[in-house]
Amino acid sequence: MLRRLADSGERMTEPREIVVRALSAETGVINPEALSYDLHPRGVGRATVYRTLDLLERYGMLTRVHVEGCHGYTLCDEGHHHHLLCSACGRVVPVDATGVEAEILRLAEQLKFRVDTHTLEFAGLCQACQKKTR
Amino acid sequence: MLRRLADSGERMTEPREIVVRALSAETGVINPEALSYDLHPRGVGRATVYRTLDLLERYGMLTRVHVEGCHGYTLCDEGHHHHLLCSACGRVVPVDATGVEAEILRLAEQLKFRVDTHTLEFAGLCQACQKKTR
DNA sequence: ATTCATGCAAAGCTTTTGCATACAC
DNA sequence: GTGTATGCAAAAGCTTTGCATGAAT
Repeated sequence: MLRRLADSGERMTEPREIVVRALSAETGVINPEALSYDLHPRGVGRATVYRTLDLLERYGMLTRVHVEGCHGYTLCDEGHHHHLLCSACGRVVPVDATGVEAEILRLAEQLKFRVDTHTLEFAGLCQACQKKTR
Repeated sequence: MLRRLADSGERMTEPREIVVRALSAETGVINPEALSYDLHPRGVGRATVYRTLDLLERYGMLTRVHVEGCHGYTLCDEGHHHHLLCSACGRVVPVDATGVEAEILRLAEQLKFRVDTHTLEFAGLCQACQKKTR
């Protein structure tokens, strides 16, 4: 992740490194405000956190998610995929949804709508949390 | 829409009626702040607009959409469906979702993830705007 | 008569911006 | 040395809330 930034010609600053390392440790949805709060004692300003998240999103390493108050990000390193968000443990499970997408594109074509981007997210319970609840 | 509110036992107040009528005239994404601004001269307060949108969403007559700054609603009167949002004219085109739905269920079952809700939106150009651009 | 919705203004929360300083290249 | 990123604080958005008033049932 750091390497990718460097390779893209971005400056490798300490704050950026701190942010990226904190993100890597995260398994669930990333809340910018909470992250700022966590990183502030380490000398990283709020604005820098927001700016870095923005940067990573532009490079496609992060995606915005819209569940739970509409203000989060999640890691997004592999190819194109979507996310299952567990509402109990907060975990984010990447999922290949090509079947769903194909269906959509078929519909769009039928309606002569040119689809540029799309958003597809699921919320529910992961396998582990289903067991706990039962 | 008004009838549905009344049938649900909600009070039929003038501000609510004004909001609902304004919504019906809308073909695109509804921006709460802009709507408040429009309706303020007619004596409807900001808070009432937000509260009414919230109310309508709870009854499923409105859905939140997440494109363009992540803060909008769109009309949602028919059965279950999704939306194609035209980024040029702002129009919202509903799309029947039964095929997509089946795909989603299949996927969830395969992953043993219990899907409670999902978000699926598309942004692009509607047929009319594609022609204009060309 | 009661209860619920309203408008206003203020507060809350999240995100962005201006600017001088410090750091990476 | 130059140009960009940073931290801070302030500003800007958007949404919610407290409260007294007014309207609907």
